[in-house]
Amino acid sequence: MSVKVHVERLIHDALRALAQQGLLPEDALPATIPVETPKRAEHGDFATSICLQLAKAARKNPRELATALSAKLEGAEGVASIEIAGPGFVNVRLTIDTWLTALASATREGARFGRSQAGLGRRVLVEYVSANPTGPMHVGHGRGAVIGDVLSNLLDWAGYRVEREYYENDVGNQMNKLTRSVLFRARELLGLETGPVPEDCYPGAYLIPVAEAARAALGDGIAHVAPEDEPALTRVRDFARDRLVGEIRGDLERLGVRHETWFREHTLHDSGAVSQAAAELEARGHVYTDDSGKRWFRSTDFGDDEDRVVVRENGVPTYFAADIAYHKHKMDRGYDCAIDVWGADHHGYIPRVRASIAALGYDVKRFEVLLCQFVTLVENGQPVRMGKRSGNFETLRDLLDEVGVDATRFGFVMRSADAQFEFDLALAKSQSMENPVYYVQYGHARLAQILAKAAELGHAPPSDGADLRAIVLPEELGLIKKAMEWPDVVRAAADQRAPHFVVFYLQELIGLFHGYYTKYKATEKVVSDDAAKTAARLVLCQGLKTVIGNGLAVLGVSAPERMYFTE
RNA sequence: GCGCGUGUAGCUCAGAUGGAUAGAGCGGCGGCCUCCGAAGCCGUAGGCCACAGGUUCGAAUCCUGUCACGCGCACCA
Repeated sequence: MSVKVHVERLIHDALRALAQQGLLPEDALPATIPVETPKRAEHGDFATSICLQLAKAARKNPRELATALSAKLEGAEGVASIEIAGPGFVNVRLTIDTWLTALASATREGARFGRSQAGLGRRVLVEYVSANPTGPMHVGHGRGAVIGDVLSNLLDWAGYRVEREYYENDVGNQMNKLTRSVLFRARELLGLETGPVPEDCYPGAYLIPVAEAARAALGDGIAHVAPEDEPALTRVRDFARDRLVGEIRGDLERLGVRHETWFREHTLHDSGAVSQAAAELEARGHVYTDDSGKRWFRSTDFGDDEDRVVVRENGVPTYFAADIAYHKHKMDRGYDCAIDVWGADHHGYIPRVRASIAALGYDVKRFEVLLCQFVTLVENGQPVRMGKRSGNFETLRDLLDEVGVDATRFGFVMRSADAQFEFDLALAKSQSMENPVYYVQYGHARLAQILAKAAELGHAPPSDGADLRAIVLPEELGLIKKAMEWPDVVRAAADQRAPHFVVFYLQELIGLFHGYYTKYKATEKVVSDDAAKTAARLVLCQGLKTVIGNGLAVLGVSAPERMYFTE
């Protein structure tokens, strides 16, 4: 249990006791007590404004409530002092021993420190990336991939059972377009085409090697496939799809992103799930047919702006029909929550999907969408276009080549998902502390080197039962308190679907450490002649390294033991 | 036109459930190495939190309206 959660419980219990005494109405107690870590140290280790909030319901003066609450908290486990401040804040200060004990226990937990059971093992499906298999991944996909991946890590840490899924849109016009494009490139390779790429084909040069491979695998005959030769078209289409999906997988692997399941849209068609879902929607009375024979889902009954076509005039289901089936499938698989990570350009699609889930009788609260706004690549303030001659998309691969995995991942989660922001290539490329990812990694390396140096001199952090009371400097206590927030950061970031919390937290924590280090490196070094101080400080360093390392692990960014750069 | 998102320091952005004197990084300016990593640190300047109303003990945060920017408004996926 984190220190903060401990305090939350103390306050909660105290309030319940007050309620039993009749000082407040029982039903006025909120499920979660607002407890914050004050910005100002004078306000204690923790502060709550609960008395201000309960005052009205209790028909009491907030300070009067605060007085009653503080009387209950006085002497509670770990509490050093309580004070009432301002209009009725209650500030809680804990004993130093409480903090030292927490540090010792965190250091023991090591790579598991920060994990909790808060999610109670509830099952969550996170679907992310889901780029169409018609070309390479671009930068926008990369952001969604990293955000989805880090969110999944956070949920896992917070005690949820997480599955990561990729939805392959391997059906529809785009696949036909892809097929046409590959066939065109194949003819081009054989000299049968010399003109520009037709309008109804993808222009990207990345399809030339695909066509070459297709020729090698399927023979030169593919240059002569007739538009109505379905079996041949299917062979080409499947080949191109597999090839492009393979490239996407390769890019994701390089980015450190892995999905447990790759869900293919066509399986929904093959199994009849699409028509089944449409039929069920119809059976429930939410579908009507118009004069031309189109079938419409009356999504307006569930909050959508307009009704949506589910089956076209020619009997072919729309993409949306498949998506209804897909989300129904997710619901039927029994997840407590299904989170879709989408690009912001798809936001208009949310109401209809939500409507379909509601219309099929599921609780819409089980469906969530995390939107990712676009990233603008800039270099020294100037917008960048990364695509080579091949086209105007900016590929993820180019970015990875340019700045590496760590800076790419860190850069994509350092801002809130629903804010557009500028990704500065020059900054991400620079191997300096101006680069936030290096700043954090450098801190980890510095801690590692201190511990290594200590080991060299024969000091190891005491593994158990160490007396940490040699830790007395205010900066050291501040570091402990900050480091002990890590489990709360994980929970908050998971609950709020806000991976960027982790980045900000790590920057703050390591910033405190750099300050501490510089201030005392001449006077109060970690490794000194004082055995008690040395031992205690090594535990502190070990604990900090653990937290930074765990944070970087959640982000999927490497945590180097050393970072010497040549020159 | 309608919907969603955004508007906070010169720049890029944080500010969870409304709370105490609005934060960080970069950039400016001024300082700190007889060093466990100066690739670091400290100090300082810089704000009508887009604008106008409202809600209440209290609003950057919630509500309404206005303006600006981005995205979307398919029988494409």
